[in-house]
Amino acid sequence: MIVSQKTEYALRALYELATSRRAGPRSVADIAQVQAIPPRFLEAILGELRRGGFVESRRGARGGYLLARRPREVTVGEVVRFVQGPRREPEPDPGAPGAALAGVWQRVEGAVDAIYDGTSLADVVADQQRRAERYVPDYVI
Amino acid sequence: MIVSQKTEYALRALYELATSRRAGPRSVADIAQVQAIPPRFLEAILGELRRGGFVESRRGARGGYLLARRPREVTVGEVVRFVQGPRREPEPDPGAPGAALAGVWQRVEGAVDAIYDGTSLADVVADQQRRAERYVPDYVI
DNA sequence: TCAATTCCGACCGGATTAGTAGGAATTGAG
DNA sequence: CTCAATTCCTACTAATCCGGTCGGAATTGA
Repeated sequence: MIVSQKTEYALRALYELATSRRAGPRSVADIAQVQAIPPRFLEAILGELRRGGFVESRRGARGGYLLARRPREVTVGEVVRFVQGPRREPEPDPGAPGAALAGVWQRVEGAVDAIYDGTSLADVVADQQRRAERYVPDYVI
Repeated sequence: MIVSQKTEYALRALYELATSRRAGPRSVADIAQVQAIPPRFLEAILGELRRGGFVESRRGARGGYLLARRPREVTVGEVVRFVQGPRREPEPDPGAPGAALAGVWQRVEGAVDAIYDGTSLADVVADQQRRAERYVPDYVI
C-alpha cells in the first residue's frame, strides 16, 4: 500500500464530503456505508481530521461532518502528512554509512510530494467524474 | 522510512560491494562494520541477495561476497522489489469505493518507479563520489 | 424527553519488521 | 592435515505498528 489504510480512509471520507458539499452534515454511519469503511474506525479518523482542521462537526441528532475548507484548497499531501505524520529520517551527513543513498530517497520524496501537493480534493472529484462518465457513457448521455 | 530497514541495508551492502569491485570477496563482518549493519542480520540479507542473483559467495576462509552483476546493470528498483516483494493492491473497478483515488496512487507509483528503475548501483556510487569530493575538496585535491 | 449523533480515551490482536541463536558445511592458509 | 575463518541453514524471539474495537459520556434537534 502506498499510504496506510487509515490515510486511504481519511481521503475517501474527505472525498465523500467534497462531493456533497453544502448539503448539510453527513453522519459517520452514512459515510462509512457509502465508502465501505468500518464505522467506528471512521469515527476515530474523522475525530482526528476535525482536530486537524480539515472537517467541522455538528453534534447531536442530525449532526455529522462537513468539509471545513474548500476542496480546491485541500491537497492530498496535507492529508497524508497529517494522518501518517511526517516521514522523518534525518539525513545522514556525507561520509556516514547510508549517505550514498540519501540522494535517491530525496528524489523519490520530491517526486511523490510533487504529485501529492499538486492534487487537491477538487482534482480527485473531477477525476472521478471523468472516470465514471467514461465507464457508463450511455447511462449519462 | 521510504523503504524498509532491511532494504536499506541490502542496498548499502550492494553499494559497498560495488565500490570494491574486483578486489576479492568482502566478508559479512567487514561490510557490517563499514556500513553499520547488525552482522547476523546482514548475513541473512546477503543470503537472500545471493538467492536472488545479485551477489555471489565464496565459502570458507578468505571467503565473502561479490557483486554478481555489473553495477551499471543493477537498479535500485530491482533490489527494492526483490527485498520487499511486489507492492500489490488490485485496482478497484470504477464505481467501487476508493476508485476516485486510484489515479493518484497510480501516478505516484509511476513516478517512484521511474526513479528507482532509472537509478543503478553505478549511479549511486558516482553520486556518492561527487558528494564526498564536494564535502572535503581540499583533502582530495 | 429521547433518539441520533459526536466525542473521548483506552484497549487489543494480528501482522510485519528487525534482529538473534546455534550449529553444520566449506575452504584457504600454514 | 589441521585449524581458523567464513558462508549457510533453520528456527526462533522481540518489538513495533496497524487496523480496528469498546463503553460510555456529552450534545442536540425534533
